[in-house]
Amino acid sequence: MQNYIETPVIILSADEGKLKIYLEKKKDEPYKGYWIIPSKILDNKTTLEQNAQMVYQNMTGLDGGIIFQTKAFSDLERNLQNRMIAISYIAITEKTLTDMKQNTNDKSWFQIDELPKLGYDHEHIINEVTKELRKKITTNYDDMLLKFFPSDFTLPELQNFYEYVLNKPIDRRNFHKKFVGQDLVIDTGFKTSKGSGRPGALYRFNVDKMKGKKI
Amino acid sequence: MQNYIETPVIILSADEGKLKIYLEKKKDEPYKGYWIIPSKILDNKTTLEQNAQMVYQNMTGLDGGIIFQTKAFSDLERNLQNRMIAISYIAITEKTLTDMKQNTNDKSWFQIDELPKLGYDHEHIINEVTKELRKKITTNYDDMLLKFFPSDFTLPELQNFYEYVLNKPIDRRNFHKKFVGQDLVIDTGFKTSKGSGRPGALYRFNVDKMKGKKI
DNA sequence: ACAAAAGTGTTGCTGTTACACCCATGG
DNA sequence: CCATGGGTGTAACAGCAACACTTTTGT
Repeated sequence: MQNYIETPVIILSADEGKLKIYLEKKKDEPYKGYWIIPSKILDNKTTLEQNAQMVYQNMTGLDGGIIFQTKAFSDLERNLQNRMIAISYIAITEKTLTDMKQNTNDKSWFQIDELPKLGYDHEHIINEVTKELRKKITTNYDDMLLKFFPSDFTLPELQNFYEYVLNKPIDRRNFHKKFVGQDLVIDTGFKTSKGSGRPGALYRFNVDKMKGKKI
Repeated sequence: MQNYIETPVIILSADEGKLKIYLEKKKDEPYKGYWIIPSKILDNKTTLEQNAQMVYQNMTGLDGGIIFQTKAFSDLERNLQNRMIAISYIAITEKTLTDMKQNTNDKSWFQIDELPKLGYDHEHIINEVTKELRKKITTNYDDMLLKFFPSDFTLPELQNFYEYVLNKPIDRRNFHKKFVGQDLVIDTGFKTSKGSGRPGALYRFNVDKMKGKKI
């Protein structure tokens, strides 16, 4: 009557307004050489949250990630060796791709719509969890969106992310007016300097004004 | 390294605009005589959803309840005999209190803010899950609101429920205008006949118009 | 000077809020 | 006929959608 439980942690980041996920390459059979969501089996002296934190710590080398519990997966065929229940977590990190340069042979960031070949049912898990994520962002506005954008983002960057979450195009000018006009963001005084065209102002959220807002 | 898993099912209903929960009384030790959320331990040939359905079936005698997975609970002290992980589910039924007359000695409906003495950590679970519920309803998560009000409700009744979910008072007249004016509800032609005062019209949701609406 | 990308203005529509007043029923 | 509770009206305001134009950079 007992079951194995694991806590896969979907590590996400909004980089240039695109949602990215941090995966590891499996070193042994089964699924050797496939990419997988980092995970760890739960023992009976550890809570789910602690277990998820350990996965995050082990993968990124960072303590105290912000993690949220999401869906549980219990299909009988999801692991052929043991009956394995997955209780998945989301961890959000800040623009990790460029800042941490953590891409190595066996750990790498992938754009969420350009996933590599994944082991087990992990592609299914990612799809389900990111579907959940969209819903969560639209409710937990402050709790989640702000974690993706702690500071120093441009409005076009934020807009890209919104368009991904809402899955529809947004008028650039109205978007700008909404956030600046309603004082939802604060100009940091700095500018981006990437590429051609006029540089964008770098903003951070006006946390108080964002409280209770719906995206 | 293995753990017991159970699936408590929080059976809910909006009766007269008040949120109610269906609980059972525990017949044996520990917590004999306390009220508890119906639950069942998972074996390793059953999915979580199937297990939750069985709990619902067993408690109500009805098949095919609408159930949603919510939070998992893993504190070490939540069950003192075995390490027990709870993966909780919400089931929504229609005005069950009056229709099903299912109140007996060991099964009963309770108003969510007038709970009896609960066993284990079940009060904590109910509090956490109903907190989740509010968030889920406000995003129209899988059209949850419509599950609570399949048909033949009055607007004051719906308003009560809204006020509970949003946790703030709403102007009666604006509420009425919003739903009737935007054709979010359809008048069934019937009236209530309870109590004093002018009888209210009975409505059902205009499902198409409600699609994607945020409450 | 030209392309590329960011910032600003105007107008109308839709939905919300804040109010006061009228209608249908039971005692 | 009056208390109780449901239904209707109106006016001001905020936020959103749909538009065209201007400014700042790199080449």
